[in-house]
Amino acid sequence: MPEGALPIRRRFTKRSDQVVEEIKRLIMRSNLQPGDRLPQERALIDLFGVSKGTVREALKGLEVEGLITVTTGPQGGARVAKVPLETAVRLLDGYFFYEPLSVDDLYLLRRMVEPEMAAQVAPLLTEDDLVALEANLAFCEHGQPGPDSERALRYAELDFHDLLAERCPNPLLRFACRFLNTMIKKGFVYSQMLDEPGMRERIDNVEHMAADGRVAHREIVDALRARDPDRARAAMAAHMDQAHAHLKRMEATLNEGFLNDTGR
Amino acid sequence: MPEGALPIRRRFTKRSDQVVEEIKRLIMRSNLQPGDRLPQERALIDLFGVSKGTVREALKGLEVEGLITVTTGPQGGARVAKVPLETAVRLLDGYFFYEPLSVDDLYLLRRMVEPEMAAQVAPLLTEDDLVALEANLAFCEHGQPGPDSERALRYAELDFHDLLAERCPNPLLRFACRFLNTMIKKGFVYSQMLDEPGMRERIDNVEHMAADGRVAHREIVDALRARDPDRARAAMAAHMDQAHAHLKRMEATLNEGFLNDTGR
DNA sequence: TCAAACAATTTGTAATGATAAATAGGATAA
DNA sequence: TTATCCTATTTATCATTACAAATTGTTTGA
Repeated sequence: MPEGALPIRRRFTKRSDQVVEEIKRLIMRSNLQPGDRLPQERALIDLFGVSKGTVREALKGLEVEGLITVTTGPQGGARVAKVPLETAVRLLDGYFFYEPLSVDDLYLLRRMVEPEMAAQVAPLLTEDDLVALEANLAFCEHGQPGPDSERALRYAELDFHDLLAERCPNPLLRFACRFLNTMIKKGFVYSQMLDEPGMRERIDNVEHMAADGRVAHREIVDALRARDPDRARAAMAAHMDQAHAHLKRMEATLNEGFLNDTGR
Repeated sequence: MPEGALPIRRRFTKRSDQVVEEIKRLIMRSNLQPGDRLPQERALIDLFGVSKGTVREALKGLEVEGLITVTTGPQGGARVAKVPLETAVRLLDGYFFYEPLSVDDLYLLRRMVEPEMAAQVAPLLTEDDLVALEANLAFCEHGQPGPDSERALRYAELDFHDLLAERCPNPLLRFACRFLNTMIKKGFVYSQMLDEPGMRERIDNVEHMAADGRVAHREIVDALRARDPDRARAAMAAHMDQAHAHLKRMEATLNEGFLNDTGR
């Protein structure tokens, strides 16, 4: 058995980490639900017999993980929370900081999950959902490429996909789609592609991609309105292939500056 | 009285969170690489003009995110770290605590990523890799279902997939595979399926699944040894469909007790 | 030479207390 | 009635000091 090769470091556990584990156990034992209060700071100090600073470090750790929220004021204190998707995305984001992703890397996954997601939501969308999609489409179609609205349009195009993913019944698929959307969005944020005037060719590329995207989104909405999963899947697959080809041609440096997002 | 609604407060930013952002910026500005030292505690206190507790909270947050490690002693202190995959998995795990995953949910994704992963690694595996796979296979084939070795066998079967994923050149695909493997593994850990004697039928199911798994793994290794991506993809796809069917029949409660993993 | 003891460095924990800030809910005034 | 202010509660931050614990490097001793 490959037993050795264990890092000898960290053979002791910090007090604050022990407290973190204790609190997690407490949450499980008491079967606390999101919104339920934890004992207050003072009580935790007495309960675990540790100092104020240690408790605060532990709470900070849990807060960063998204497992609790801490508020001031009456009825304040630490509460169990359902980890927000944004937090999960941010945490996962850190993992890919020193593990840069290419357009190919991202779209290999996106090509898998988005068509399936589209097919799954097709029978589930409400009229309100479809209206929201139409509104998004209208915004993308009539938006003028102005000074700073270029970025807003790129964002809106990805919001289209977020709107769909939001309705996906499979939590894993939903998360995967939204995470990938975020990563692509960040690619646009930190790429200089949209900022500097750049070459004529590059602008044409963006314009071309946007035009194709609008047509594709239209076809997807049509398929969804027809409640046709297979058609939606096919339309989304074609859209992904096209977007992949466009982005690959530009190959913006997609993985930079994750550290700037202030999270929540 | 926001009933059930999560507190959306936090319209102010805490000092410790500001310090977290400052340190992240510092890492970027200075272009620090994994292993590089951050200023020590005392220096950070002076640099940002905050108290010791606040700095320690900030460092704790970064530590939980996996972005730094902190050690005592000379040459100790905070160092930039590459987020370990295990940490990323653990953090993402928390997100799915109140968002339980079914066998169907997991295998929808697994069915997508594993075959593609197998195809990608087919041309890349070294002889050592293949030897490791053979060893794993031998362990699974000759292992006797003993008192506690039942779980060990289940683990080993998933290790087979981890061995492959480890060689995947696409970081995103690699992470997805390993995350899913971990989630499945946790399903076994906390399910009572393997602990209690249970019904004869249930044991037969497990035995049947294991037998099918061994055959499937053998076919996959053969395809990999032949350096045949398409054959590997097909073999893995068949394996996934079969495993899915088996597990669905058992439908162990897969999402419980995530809080028990002590992380690192 | 080699191992054990020691010293220096740096974070970890503790204890205590004071002030600031945010919130909910009640009291007050227009 | 409505808007505003007040106040109690509770966390957030700050400050300071002391000692404990882990690690590394050095010195000593056999």
